[in-house]
Amino acid sequence: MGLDPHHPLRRGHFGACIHTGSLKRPRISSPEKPPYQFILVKRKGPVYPVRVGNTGTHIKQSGARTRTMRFTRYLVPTLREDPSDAAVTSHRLMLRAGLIRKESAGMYLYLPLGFRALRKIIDIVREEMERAGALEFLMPELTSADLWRESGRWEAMGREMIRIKDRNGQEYALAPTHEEAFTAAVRSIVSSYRDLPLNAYQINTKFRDEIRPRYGVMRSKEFIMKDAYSFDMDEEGLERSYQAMRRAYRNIFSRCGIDTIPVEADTGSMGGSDSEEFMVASEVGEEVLLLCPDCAYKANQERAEYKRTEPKGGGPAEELRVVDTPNVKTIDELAAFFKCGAERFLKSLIYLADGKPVMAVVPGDREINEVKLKNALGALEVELAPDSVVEDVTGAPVGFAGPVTKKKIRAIFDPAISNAHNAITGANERDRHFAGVNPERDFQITEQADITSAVKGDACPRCGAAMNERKGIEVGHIFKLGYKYTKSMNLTVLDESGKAVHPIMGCYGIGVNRTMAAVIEQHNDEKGIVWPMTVAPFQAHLVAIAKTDEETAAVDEIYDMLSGAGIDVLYDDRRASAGVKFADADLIGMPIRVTVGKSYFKDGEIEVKLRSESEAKRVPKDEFLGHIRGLIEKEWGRYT
RNA sequence: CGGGGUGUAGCGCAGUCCGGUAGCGCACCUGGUUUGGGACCAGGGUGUCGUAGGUUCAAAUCCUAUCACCCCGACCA
Repeated sequence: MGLDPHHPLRRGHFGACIHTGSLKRPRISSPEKPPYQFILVKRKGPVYPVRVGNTGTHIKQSGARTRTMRFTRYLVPTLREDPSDAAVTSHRLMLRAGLIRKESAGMYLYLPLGFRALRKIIDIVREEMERAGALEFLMPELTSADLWRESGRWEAMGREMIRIKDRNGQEYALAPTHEEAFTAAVRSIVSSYRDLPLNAYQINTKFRDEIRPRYGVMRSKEFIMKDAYSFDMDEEGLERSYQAMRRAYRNIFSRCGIDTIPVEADTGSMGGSDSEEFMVASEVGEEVLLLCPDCAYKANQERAEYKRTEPKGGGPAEELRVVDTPNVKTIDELAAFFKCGAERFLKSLIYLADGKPVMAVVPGDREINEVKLKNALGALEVELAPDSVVEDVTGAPVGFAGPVTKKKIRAIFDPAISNAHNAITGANERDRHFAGVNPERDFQITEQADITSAVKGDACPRCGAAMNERKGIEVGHIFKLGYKYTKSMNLTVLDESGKAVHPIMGCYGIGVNRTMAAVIEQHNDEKGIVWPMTVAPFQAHLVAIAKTDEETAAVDEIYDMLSGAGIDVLYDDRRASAGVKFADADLIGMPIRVTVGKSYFKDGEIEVKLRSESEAKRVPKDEFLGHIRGLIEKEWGRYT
């Protein structure tokens, strides 16, 4: 059906194009229609949470149209200026585009537009989890202290866990994670090996009393997390569950349109063996990653290994001698005093490992990696010892500690120390250092472990190439938990022989809000957000540039046509100038922009533009729907 | 918790040094003219100047205390 340019504005002009009954619906835009229509509808039934569309399809089969997707009925409080407290791109754009507002530090509310995007991400997560065979639960947020006491974490979690009491003095935690809750639930439900393997997950709020919330929803006190827990009979089963999650995570992030870098990670206080974090490379990332350019090695700095290349120094071994070093304490001061490089010094720091003093000895140009140190010592907590303890165990003020000592203190050495030659170190005496220090002769390497951080340029532990450093945002983390919870909380099932055995667990998390922020970090330009089709709040944004009631009615019909065809469309029907509308459309960033203005009223051509491209295309009305559908398919296909 | 900074209208800010009873831009409301990249005219202030004390004839401004928020650091399943 071709457009008759002489009568483009006649009502019913699109009749042949419009799906079921779209013309019979009342127009809420008519001045005599009160705006409360949609409010009544909303109050009738559950409106939260709402599934968008049919699972697995991205163009709805029938037009479940509502009249609330008009700007004049919707709520898109865009900000023309940058909020002063937003330091990073995603935070700034989320506020400006009217997706979120701050409730207080570390707590954000989602406005309708922002919640739609969040829901799109949640839907993708849910689909991929279900596809991987996981079962969705919903756990309480308020968890009793007894649950945490069983695993020993009521004490171990520290102040990060928010604790409250009810009127009877019963203690609870606002759950920061749900290992205990799921273990207890499975314990009471499952009793046979026939019920395993089981992967139980939920998409729910988590509470953590972050020391410093920052970067908007990137690090907040309250956030939505998808957390999953797998229970298997043995390690082979766990490996299968783990690999299934590994695949699911890759699918989830690629469908959300973000490039992630999977890296080897520390398993943290959870214990366990294999662990992989999904990182989004970003300047505002809070994690440091070491990436090998030549092989596949990628690791979080907390864990990254590196080859020690420092050669054993040349020349004959010098005599051990004492040097007066008045007030020379720091490595920089020492390097200046001795006129040599920082690597010549044996940096010796006193830590408290679960309260007991330990001397950690590393090359002077290296940073101690406290995560590695903690793991090497088998400690739950390590912290730098206070000055008083340092003086106590070394017999000297801070700055003069060294491994050459008769004092009895546990000492742990980085492997590079065994290559030290004629080194310089504190003499455990005020204002004195030893020079000509050599291992084995002057001190014994009693314990050796990798306790320093790899940095840019260090040799890859696999292939030896110089590694690169990047900052990353952690959006997902999977790891093998082992038996920690099933044993401490005594979860057992009967095996084939009727014997009670502890299942082995895995744990898999995705920060949903953080993923949304990461999407925006990767998809924006100077004008605003550029949503990937898969997570965009709406698929299309219809901009009306109409002057008369007739023209307005004609644009309304385009809206009817789109929404009637099952396309998620946000309709800017405001009486505002074109510039304002275009600027807002760019800011909130729906993937397809449809402009109906003079080119339509004059030539019957609808203007279609991708947010990610600068050129618009004029499409005749009879090709319009097909064109839009094609664009949606094409854009959707980019992220699957 | 340490260091730095900021709290004045929905947002961005000036006014604080030197006390005199609150202002600018945008947004918002009313009427009109406009309408293809953040229009214009006319009218409208929507504010316990973060909070509580104190000094003073008089406090956004000076003093004291306190709270909140932001940045850097320490910390972080």
